[in-house]
Amino acid sequence: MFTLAAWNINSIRTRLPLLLSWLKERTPDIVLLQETKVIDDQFPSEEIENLGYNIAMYGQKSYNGVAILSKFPIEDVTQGIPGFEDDQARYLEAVIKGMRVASVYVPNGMAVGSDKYAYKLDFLKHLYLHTQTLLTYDEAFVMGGDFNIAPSDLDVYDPEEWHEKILCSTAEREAFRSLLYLGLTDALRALHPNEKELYTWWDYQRGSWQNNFGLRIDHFLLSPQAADLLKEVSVDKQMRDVEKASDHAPVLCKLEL
DNA sequence: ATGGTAGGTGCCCTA
Repeated sequence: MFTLAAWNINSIRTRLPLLLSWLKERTPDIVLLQETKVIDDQFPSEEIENLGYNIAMYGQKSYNGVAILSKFPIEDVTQGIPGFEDDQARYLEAVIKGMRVASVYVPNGMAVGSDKYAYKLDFLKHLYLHTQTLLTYDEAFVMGGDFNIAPSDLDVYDPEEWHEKILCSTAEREAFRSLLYLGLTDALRALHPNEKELYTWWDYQRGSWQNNFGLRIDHFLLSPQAADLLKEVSVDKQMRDVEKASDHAPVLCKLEL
């Protein structure tokens, strides 16, 4: 069994002790991180390498930043979505054990109709175009991370409150669905089709964790060749319950490799 | 209608 994880860690420097203990406990083979919030020179590589991981990173100052940790050699690293001019570090792709993996941090979008919302939709359009190209390779491909989209009302604790709000608007959901229509499988939903309260993010505000005010916005999307290998997928909710938790819980995805 | 919390930065921005 081969375990992948996707986790918006919300600052890898603040969360480093938690990350290290979690890596020791869960021993994932590959970890796709988002919101590392650190430039590459200041990435805490040594502590992570000491646990047997190789690292690919694409960071920037203060915001965003993505990384891939892997127990196996990392090849063919691509920073940014090919063909998309972007000054924000939100996409990192590599090949590990013959499987293509990507760590994705889709823009939040702030509010429907804002400039940031337009940027989010533009990012998603280019993610779509690039995914279309990748799928012509007919290989196992896994894209995981923080998509900042709750695909359906089942993924939202209070659909009425969130109706047409950011993370839930029709245009965002359509963009997400277009990715699936290309042939990708939403791993969590595929194995838990009707499960309620299957959330990955709880706001720091309003006691959202304590009240279970959650949304499912972190996803694993699998190419057909990867979906054929899918065995288990779960949300590591324990990590949202600890001291100094990220506002996102990791998603764990097990493949028969 | 507003504010609540968290992280990084530098006298606010992003989420």
